[in-house]
Amino acid sequence: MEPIHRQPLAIQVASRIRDLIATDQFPPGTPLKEVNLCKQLSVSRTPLREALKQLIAEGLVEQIPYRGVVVCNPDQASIEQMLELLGALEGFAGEMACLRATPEEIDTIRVLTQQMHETYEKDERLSYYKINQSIHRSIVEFSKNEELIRSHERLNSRLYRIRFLSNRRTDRWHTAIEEHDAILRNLEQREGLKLNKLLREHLGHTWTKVKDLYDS
Amino acid sequence: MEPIHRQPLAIQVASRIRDLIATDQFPPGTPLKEVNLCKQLSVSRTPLREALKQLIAEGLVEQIPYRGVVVCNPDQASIEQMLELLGALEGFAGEMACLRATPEEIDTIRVLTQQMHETYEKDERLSYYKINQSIHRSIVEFSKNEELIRSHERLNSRLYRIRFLSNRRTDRWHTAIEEHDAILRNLEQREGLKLNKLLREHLGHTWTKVKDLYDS
DNA sequence: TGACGCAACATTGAATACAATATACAAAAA
DNA sequence: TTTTTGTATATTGTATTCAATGTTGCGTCA
Repeated sequence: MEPIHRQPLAIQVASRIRDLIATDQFPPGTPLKEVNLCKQLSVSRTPLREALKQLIAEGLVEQIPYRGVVVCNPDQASIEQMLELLGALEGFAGEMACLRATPEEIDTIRVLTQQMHETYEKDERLSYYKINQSIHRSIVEFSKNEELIRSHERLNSRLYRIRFLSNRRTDRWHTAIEEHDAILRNLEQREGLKLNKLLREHLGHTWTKVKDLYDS
Repeated sequence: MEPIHRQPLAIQVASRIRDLIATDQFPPGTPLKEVNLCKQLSVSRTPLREALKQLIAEGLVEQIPYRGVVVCNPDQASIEQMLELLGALEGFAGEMACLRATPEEIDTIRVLTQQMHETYEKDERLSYYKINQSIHRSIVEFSKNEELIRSHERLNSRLYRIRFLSNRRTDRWHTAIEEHDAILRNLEQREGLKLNKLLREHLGHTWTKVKDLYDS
């Protein structure tokens, strides 16, 4: 029977704050003052502090001794490096997925890619963004490497906000769609090396979008 | 001027425990009881608990609610996956290093590889192990991607103990040395793709060593 | 007027106290 | 004898308190 799993407060608090940062309710630079947050979340300082320690370890926030914790505001160079690493992770995941994904799993990618086309036609940006995320997450999942999945998840969550912002630019939508078609094709044909390269380039293009966003 | 950076107790405690785990003084399965550790480290429970939260986030220990924290004992499958990911990270790092490493940096790899030969001749296993680690760490460093360096560092520290144990088998020493020569050669000639492949295979061989260790 | 020093305040760091939960063991009932 | 159940104990989870440190602003003195 499915066990009931309780989560310590610290864990719950951590994921709540994570969401608040991802959704830009705590934009970069926001100081996370302990007493304030305690009141807002109705917990005492101890579990809150433990939660913050986790977020620090994840690189989502940074701590300056005796001066508190603030939401990280990664500079262009950091973002570029994070995206570069994300590309490497996804590329490798794709390569492994070519070896390990079941036909059924590849089907789900096919369906998602189709849905992506539809949201593109209808100009539904939010849906597009979410489906895009799903596809990438699924590919990583199909690598069947838990460690890789976790690493990707952590890094991706740190980039969630950035990628969301860059999604507002529509000038690269079309090519992105084409790239996704190519990704699907290579996955279907189990062309691991090509898929690896494709995914890395795909993320590289994301960086150019983000860069434009910063420069403008 | 270089700022003086103080470290909160929790940080210090975390790295101490990390060392204790890496050096096998806290072997897998060891329950980390809070009050015991408090006495041994002469700190109170609060900073200790914050430290443990970090280690949990790093995947070095695991927590079961109301039942404490124990040192992780990864099974064969997990180790294989971790090594696979480590190979991907190092491979990618090598590829980037081919683009970004300065000639002086490549020189340091050359020196280290030479030293590795010497320790091999003299049968100095511990030195061999440490130099091997240095080489791999350096290559990752020369990728000039901070995020990649951190990810590698975290994952590598979790595998430190395992790799140390597998180092006791000498039957693959010679081929490992040859592989390192090849790694150096390809780095010198900036053959990114080949180096990537080499490093991944190199780590793959580590896995076969570890596997033998477990099976025997 | 400007710089320095001191003091009050705000905020984090650490320790302790209290509550909730799990485990182990013993006693009682089937 | 075996199973169950209650209780004692150990351990973690949470809240609160106290200490250390950084910051701000005002007042004084050159």
